[in-house]
Amino acid sequence: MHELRKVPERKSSDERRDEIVRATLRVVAVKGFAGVTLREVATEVGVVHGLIRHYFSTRDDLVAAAFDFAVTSELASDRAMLDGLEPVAALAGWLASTPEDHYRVWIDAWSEAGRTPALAAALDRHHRDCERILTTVIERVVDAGLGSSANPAADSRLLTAVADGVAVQHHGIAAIGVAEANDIVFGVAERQLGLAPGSLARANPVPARGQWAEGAALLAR
Amino acid sequence: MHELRKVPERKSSDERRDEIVRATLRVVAVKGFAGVTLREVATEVGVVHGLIRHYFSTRDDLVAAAFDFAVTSELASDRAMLDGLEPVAALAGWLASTPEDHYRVWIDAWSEAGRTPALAAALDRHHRDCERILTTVIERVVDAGLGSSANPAADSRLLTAVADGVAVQHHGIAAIGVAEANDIVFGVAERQLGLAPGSLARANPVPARGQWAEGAALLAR
DNA sequence: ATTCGAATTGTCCAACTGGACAATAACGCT
DNA sequence: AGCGTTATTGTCCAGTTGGACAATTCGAAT
Repeated sequence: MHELRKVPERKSSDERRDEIVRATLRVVAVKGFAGVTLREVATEVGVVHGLIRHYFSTRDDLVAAAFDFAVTSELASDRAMLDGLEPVAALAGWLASTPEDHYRVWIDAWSEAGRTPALAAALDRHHRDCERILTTVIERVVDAGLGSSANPAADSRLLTAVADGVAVQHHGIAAIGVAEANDIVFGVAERQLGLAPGSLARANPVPARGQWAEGAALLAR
Repeated sequence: MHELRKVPERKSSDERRDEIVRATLRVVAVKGFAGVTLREVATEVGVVHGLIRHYFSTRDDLVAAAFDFAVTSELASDRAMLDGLEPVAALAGWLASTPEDHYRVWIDAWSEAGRTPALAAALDRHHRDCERILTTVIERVVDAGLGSSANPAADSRLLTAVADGVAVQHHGIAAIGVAEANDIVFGVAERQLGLAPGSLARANPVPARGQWAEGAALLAR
């Protein structure tokens, strides 16, 4: 019965762990955090569900690790992008960077955080990361004399809220398109930081809609 | 064995249906839409899970009906409140009205909408309702000569986004308190509509934090 | 070559799920 | 009083879930 064996494709611990986390994110993208199942993740990886438990002692551990990985890698690539841009372009790039798959994860996390303490902790941490990044970008704009802010941290918090709310209208509900979404966020930012109307749209390094599709696919893969 | 019978507490169809929907909302508040179980709802009501199926042919029907009921009754009571207020007070009241239990339902709905078409439809419908209500409130402020708006519908969309984003920071993540949440939303609205700074906070008919606890409890009951 | 630890499998389990359904009990109508 | 409707119950089912665990199989160090 067991004469014909399937080769086990044995991999190193780190490789396999990574593979599992990425597979989990693919499941999350379709079914949400609450819909993550050990068996489905295992099938996605091509292993038995018992193996998942070898790497993550608990289902919640797996879910939290997946969210952490998604945001950590997202923010790392964002930071790299911002470093190579002029202050105003960086501001526009940050405020406009809202690829679909990424934001679905965030919206799901907001929803699940109330029931999963580990997720809530990671969410809190990464949210503050986002606010700090935007604060730095604002300070760069101010330091370059291109805009003004009485309180960069407060303005960062404000603009983060606007960006999140707009993302909900764009991704969660299909109430607005990407162009309108950018219009709103850019408009508030320009008024708040004393930038010329339209300057952010002109400086936006992500002009064409759909350009981020590759980035999203990269994360999903 | 069946000698001692429990009285079945028979109720009219409408009463029972209502009871089930409210019980479902209580479950949603704790476990989210994805966590709604026929058996748990039945236990909450005090009946057998087969009875739920007598009223709702499918689990998804039940969930969609629950969301629809929650938002419909919420908006009805909000409309009633707004009608009794001065324009600026109505604006402040609408922008500040973010009781916890209500927003948890919204955040959950944003997350679930991608997987439940019925929810997505209801969400879209009620979102537009919210925008229309705020548009009307803005027009009242403008008509009374207390503020200005070049495009009330666009401003409504903008302020709705801000309110949602702030609600996420307040309820989803515990990043800010209710005072700070109101500060942000009021600030943007005052700047956007040309109101004097602080005028919305002064006009806010919901001054004390926690005042809405009763309202939330009313909905949950 | 042998040993040892880790990766991987297959199988088991108790709990829970949504749904189907026949049986019962109360109600309203005539 | 009789009757039909319907609210309500209890029970069944097949499927899925997270977790536990012993049994293998490989790789690397000795």
